Amino acid sequence: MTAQPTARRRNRIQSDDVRAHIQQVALDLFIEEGYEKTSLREIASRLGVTKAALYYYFPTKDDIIGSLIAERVAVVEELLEWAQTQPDRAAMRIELISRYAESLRDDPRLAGILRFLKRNQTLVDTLDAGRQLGEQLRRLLVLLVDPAEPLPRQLRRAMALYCLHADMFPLAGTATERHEAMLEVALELMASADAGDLPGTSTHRQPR
Amino acid sequence: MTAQPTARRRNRIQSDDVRAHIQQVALDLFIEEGYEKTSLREIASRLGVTKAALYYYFPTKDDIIGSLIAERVAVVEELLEWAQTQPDRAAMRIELISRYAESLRDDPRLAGILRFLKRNQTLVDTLDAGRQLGEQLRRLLVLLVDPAEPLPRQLRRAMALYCLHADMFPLAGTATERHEAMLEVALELMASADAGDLPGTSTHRQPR
DNA sequence: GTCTATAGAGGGATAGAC
DNA sequence: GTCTATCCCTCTATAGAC
Repeated sequence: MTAQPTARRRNRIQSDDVRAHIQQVALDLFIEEGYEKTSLREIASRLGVTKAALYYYFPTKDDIIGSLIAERVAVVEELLEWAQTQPDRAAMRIELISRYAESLRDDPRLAGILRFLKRNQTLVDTLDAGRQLGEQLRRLLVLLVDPAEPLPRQLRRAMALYCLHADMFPLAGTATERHEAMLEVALELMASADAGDLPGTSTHRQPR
Repeated sequence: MTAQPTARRRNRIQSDDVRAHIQQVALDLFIEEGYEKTSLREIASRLGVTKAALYYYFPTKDDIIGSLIAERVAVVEELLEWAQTQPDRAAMRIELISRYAESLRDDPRLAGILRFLKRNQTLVDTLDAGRQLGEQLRRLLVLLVDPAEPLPRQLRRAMALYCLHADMFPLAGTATERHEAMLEVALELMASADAGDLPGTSTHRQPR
């Protein structure tokens, strides 16, 4: 599409493209049929090559999915580092939810990865990158949840985070509308966890 | 422990026990290592038999996990049938959440099955019983969610159902306390979806 | 009911030509 | 970079003795 500066640079770009293409096709198949049931032969076949060719780009099958997870790990790491520099914890929590939602919304490739992660957690736990991501989610929860709070409030905060991952059930609306709804409900859950009384148990509100 | 009436009856009871024992050991391994990575040889070894013995109790590997899922399908089916006979839809929704929570709380074996289901959804979709369970969850959502409502309210109701499945993150407290917290947050989400205004956007409440 | 032995298929990964 | 050919392994499932 665009002009290629030099042959050497073009090869590098093509190589990255091929890598990304393999990742995408493999991910689609992993989601459709499951990771173990998808063979390298099948991935290669859909790409129009043989499975031996895949080994030029990825040393093992695990590295194909592992490399995708690692990209997400890098994004979440940035978020965590930002959060740890914030002095006002209450404000940070709210902003953290918003930023996390943003990070989910902005990368169109991410939806597939998240779907895979949710549907193959046992496998993910066997991968280095997967365990890193699990550890990051635990750190996120530690930042959001105060262990001294009553259990229902802790649960509200945890559900706020989970809510942002919730575009996998068949909700109507455009992707943007769904994301707005998810963020709205997540922020409501956080506000409800902050509130002094619980909705439905009293008619007045004391916004802390 | 208890006396066995007759030899014939004892054999029958033992056979059921063995079946249940196989299911339990297999489920534990499936959760620990994943379904595909767990071989029948490994299950048999932990049971102290050879894998050929397992084929006397289950015709295939899929039937081991399938039979566990089928038990859950029967419970949810009862719930759905009850819900469909209720005239007052708003009251039914609240009661449905409570009854669903109850059904999760009452069966101690269920926690493991649910954990497996959540962590292996792609596999579950390839099993007959798994697809039935997926269809039932969709029917549950249809009963809970009104497609004419604004998206955020639909999402709150869906999250109420999901909240009841949420005892997989590391929350403190006893199992009973966690269940109480889950039900409380779920009912709050339903109430919030029913309310005329949204918490945080206004200071008065109009309980519909 | 449980065993031994094995069939039969398919997988990930590698060697080496081109 | 991509191919063909192949190694080596593990798995599910079955046959048939006890």
